[in-house]
Order: sequence, then C-alpha cells, then structure tokens
Amino acid sequence: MLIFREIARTGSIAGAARGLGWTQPAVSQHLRHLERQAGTPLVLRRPRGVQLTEAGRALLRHADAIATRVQAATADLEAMVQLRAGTVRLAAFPSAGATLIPAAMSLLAERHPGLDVRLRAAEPPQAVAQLDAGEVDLAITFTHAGQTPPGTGELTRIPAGQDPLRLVLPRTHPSAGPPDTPLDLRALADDTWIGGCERCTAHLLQTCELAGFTPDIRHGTDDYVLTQALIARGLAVGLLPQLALDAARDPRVAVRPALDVRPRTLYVLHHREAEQIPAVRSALRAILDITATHTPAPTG
Amino acid sequence: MLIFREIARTGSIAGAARGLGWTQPAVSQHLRHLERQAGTPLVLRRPRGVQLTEAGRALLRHADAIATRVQAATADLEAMVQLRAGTVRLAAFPSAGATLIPAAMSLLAERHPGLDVRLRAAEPPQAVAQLDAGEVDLAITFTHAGQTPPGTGELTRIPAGQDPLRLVLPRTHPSAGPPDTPLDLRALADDTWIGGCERCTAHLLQTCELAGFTPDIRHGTDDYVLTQALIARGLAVGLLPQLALDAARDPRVAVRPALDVRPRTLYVLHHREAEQIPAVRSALRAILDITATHTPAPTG
DNA sequence: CCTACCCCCAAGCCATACTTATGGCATGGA
DNA sequence: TCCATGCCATAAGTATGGCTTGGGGGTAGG
Repeated sequence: MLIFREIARTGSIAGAARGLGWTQPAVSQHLRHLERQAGTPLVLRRPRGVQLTEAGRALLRHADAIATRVQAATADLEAMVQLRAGTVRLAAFPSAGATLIPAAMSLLAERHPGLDVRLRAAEPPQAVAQLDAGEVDLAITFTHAGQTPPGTGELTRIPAGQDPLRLVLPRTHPSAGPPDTPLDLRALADDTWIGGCERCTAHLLQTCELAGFTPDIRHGTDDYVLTQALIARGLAVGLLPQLALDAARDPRVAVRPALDVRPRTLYVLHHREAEQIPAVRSALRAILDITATHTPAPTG
Repeated sequence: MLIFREIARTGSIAGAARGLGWTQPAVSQHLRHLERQAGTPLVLRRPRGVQLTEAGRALLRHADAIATRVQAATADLEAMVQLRAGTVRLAAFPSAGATLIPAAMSLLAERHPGLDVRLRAAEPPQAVAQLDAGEVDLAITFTHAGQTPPGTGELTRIPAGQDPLRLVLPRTHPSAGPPDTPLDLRALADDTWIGGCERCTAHLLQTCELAGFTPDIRHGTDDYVLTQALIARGLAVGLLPQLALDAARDPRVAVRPALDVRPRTLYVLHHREAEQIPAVRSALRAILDITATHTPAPTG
C-alpha cells in the first residue's frame, strides 16, 4: 500500500525505490504482486516512468484514506504512550478516596494534564471484585494486622504505607486526657463501642480479645462522620483509622493513640500486566509518591 | 491488523488462531510485535482469554475503519475486473465515430451496462497523439494504401478491416451511370476535384498519378457532408470512403466503385499493456466484433 | 486433586522478500 | 547512425522473518 502510494507520488518505480531506500526490482515485485491480486494493471509502464490506470487511481484514493487512518491510529497510541491521553479508573476505600487519592490525582494532573482519571469509592472486597471484572485499573485497599491481604493469584499487590488506628472518645470521657499520649484499650473495656465496616469490626473484636476483654459493640457503620457524631454525643467510643480522621475530624471528639494496636496496611492492587500501561503506571507512581510522604512505611 | 481484529472479535488469542487457521503462538507473536511497536499493551491476558486495554480499543476502532476501507477498495477493483464498472476513452476518426463506433458502443453497453465509454472525434494523427498523452485508451485510425501505418514503437496496432473508396459524382455527370459498376478514375481526369483530409488528399493525388493524370483539386475539407453538398451542386467530383457515405449519404449524388483504387485500412491502437485492463479489452473486443461484420478483412 | 484451557517461551524449518546481476526498450544527443 | 542514459522486467541467490512443534506455568472448574 505504502509502496503503491510512493509509486504514484514519484511517478516511477525507480523513483519510489529511491524514496523508500530500496532497490528498483523490490518495488517492481511488490507492484506486480499487488496487480496480481487486484486482477488488473494498476499502472501503465511508459518510457519515462509509469502512469496510473483507472484502477490505480481508484486504489490510490483508498490507499490515501487508509494511510490517513493509520496515521491517526499511531498518533492516538503515541498520545497514550506519551501520557498526553489515556484513562485510569481507580477504586479506593472511602477514607483514602477522601485524602490520599485526591492528592495523588492532583499530582498526576500536574504531571500529565491530558490524563483522564476516574475514581469510585469501594470497600476493599468490592474494589478487588471490580478489578477482577476489569471495571477499574487500580484498587486501593487495606487490611488490618492479622487479616489476610487481598489479591488472589494474578493480581499484583503493592504495599502503600500504614494507617495507624486511633481511639476516639467523647471529650467528656474520663480517658479523654492528653491527645498524644497512648491509651490502653482496657481503659475502655466497660464502654459502649461503635464498630466500622465488617472487617474493621472483626479486627476490633480480635484486638480487644487480645487485650483481655470483649467490647460491647452496640453500633456499627463504615461512615466515619456518623461514627464521630455518635461519639461526640457521648453515645460510644470507637477505633478509627487516622485517614478517616484526616478526611473529616469532628472537633467535638477527643483522639488518642491506641497502645499495642497495630496499624492497618494500605495496598494498591492491579493486574500484573496493567503496570505496562503508561497511564496506569504513572497513576500508580503518583499514588505511591503520595503515600510514601503521608504514611509510615509498612513494618511487616 | 486483521489479526488484532480477530483477537478482539473472538476474545482470545487461541480463538483468533482457530479463526485464522493458524497456531496460537503465531497469533501471539503477531500481537506481541504489534504491542511492541505500539509501545503499550493492547490486551490484558486473563485466564479465560484476553481483554482489550484502552489502547487496544482505540486501535480496534481504527482497525475497523481501515478494514472497511480495504473492503471498499477490493470491491471497487473487483467491479472493474468484472466489468461492472470502468471507463474507456476512445478516439476515432469522424466517419468511424459516426458508424462503427456507435454500433460497438451499443454492443458493449449490452454486454456490460456498467461501463462508461467516452468517445472523442480525432483524425488519426491527433488520435495517436492523444493515445501517447494518455488521454484516451483506444485510438481508431486508418491509413490509405501505400501510407505508413501509425503507431511508433510501444503502441500495439490491430487491423480492423478495410474501407473501400467510392467515386462520388453529381447525378448529372456523364459518368454517373450504373451504381455498382466500377468506374475508371481516368474518366474524371478533366473534372474539378474536392479533396479530403490531408492524408486523404495525398492519397488521391498519388492514386491519380498512378492512373496517369494530375487531378485538378480546387476544394478541400474533411467534412464529408460538405463534400457531398458541393458535389451535389455539380461543383466537383470526389473520392469518399464508404464509411463516410454510410454516415451521411446525400441523396443528390451518384456513387460508383473506383476501379483499381485500393481501400483504406482501419486500425485500432492501444498501449501494449492496456489490453490487460478489463474495460479496455472488452471495448476492443466489441469494436473488432463490429468491424469484422461490417467491413472486409484487410488483404495486405 | 486433577483435567482442561489459555497463554508464554525456545528452537527449528520453511517461505517470503530483498538484493545483485543482466537484458530489453525507448529517448536524446554527438 | 551510434552511443549514452533511464526506466522497467527477469532470474538467481541469500537472509530475514514468520510459522510450526514441543514444553511449561498458571488459573478456573469438576
């Protein structure tokens, strides 16, 4: 095709060969092959070169259109490679989606303004499911200490820092004391508790068992604003991740570090080959850049 | 390209291989090569097959458009090969253009209604020039006996019958006698003559010289209607080809065969390779079919 | 746990395609 | 008229690329 266009452009087979950096017989053979499968001559051989036949002119029109399309295709792909275009779909758990991810998206937009980044909030199990279904490219998830990390088989799991858990109390609570002093869980053994998401509640139960008591969990929600509202009213105490508090801190609650409670670990998950996709790779980099500066590295 | 479309269509490399009649690694290698020059993965390999990436979807759109264009190109070319489309440009001298060629065009239109046949009138030298310039595909020409046939080198010349010359006289002329009885030129040695085109006049002169006299040529035109009008008025006698009389016979003139005057020979000329062009070949056939039935075969 | 499916990798063989070399043909100038 | 120049076609050789076979890893489904 390209050969035929060059023949038409230069008006001779030898000229096309020069233009393509080939020898004259090579071009001649290609033309012959093309004419063979066309079933009709495409050019008339004249002493001073060649002249297109009607069929040749018809083919040339199509060849030009095809060349234009090929050029458009390569331009599109190149734009994606050069990160001037492309889409990345993210699934993140809410508290990360409200803190780390927006920061990463800003960073990414700064680095590559042409990228189209789309975020949807999803708890870890749902995020993994969406990743499996091909609905998102990256999943930002977490696991609490002692829980099995997500990602079955072909998913790549990248640790992305840790998120410490904080005890959240009513300001009026006897243990509401100095904010930066760690508080032993057992001080709240007789309080009313509010749990978080399913896995968070399970972790809370397990942690308290380790501390020697069974918490009286009467409320439950994965909404950290609701949780703090209840706590602010003195209706419960809770164990909230720092990210949730970063996202929305109710000024009416007291926060203290929890003694002997290990942080949750954040992960970014993706399909193994997805890292080769330029837009996905750059998004992953941006996320890891943000998490590296905003959360402590995982300890194990 | 086609391979990638098949992969996208079947959703797996192995499926594409089955569809193409190839083995799976062959398709895999092609895809790898395509991804290499694209610079980004085009599909994600999943356990149950593959899934197109964003770049893959973009490429697929272009590939579909290109495939459509390729299909259109092959359809166009096939239409030309099957004579459902195509153009033939003819140059013919006027008297043939008024008689044989219209008949041939009708025959051709009957055989291949889709063809676009275009005719322009041109005396033999001009017709050859137009053929050389690529302005027409076929030239219908003639030469009188003793003249050198046209066609220099790379042109193919096909004899297409002969066209006898007739003496044309006023009905009142003493020699106007029985129409089918040949008349000796010398009977008109003392008449006033009208010549035709340049080559026809030269032939007239030469023929009369051979007969032993020099004709008194006072008028000249290649318009055979005008010629007959002059003759009808008794202003001259002339030597006209039968085709010219077939085209327009003035009822006021007498026509007799000319004794010892050899007919002119008709030729169809074309570029050697032009015969491979379906539309041109079929037009040539039609013309030869007509001339074969309407004019005697050339004798030499 | 095993089978089936899909994909990748490595090695070998064959075909395609480009090259060099040669000849024919037409044009233009000495 | 002869030679020189360009163009194209053909033929033969070589090498690159591409397809095949054989083997392995991994994941779903029975």
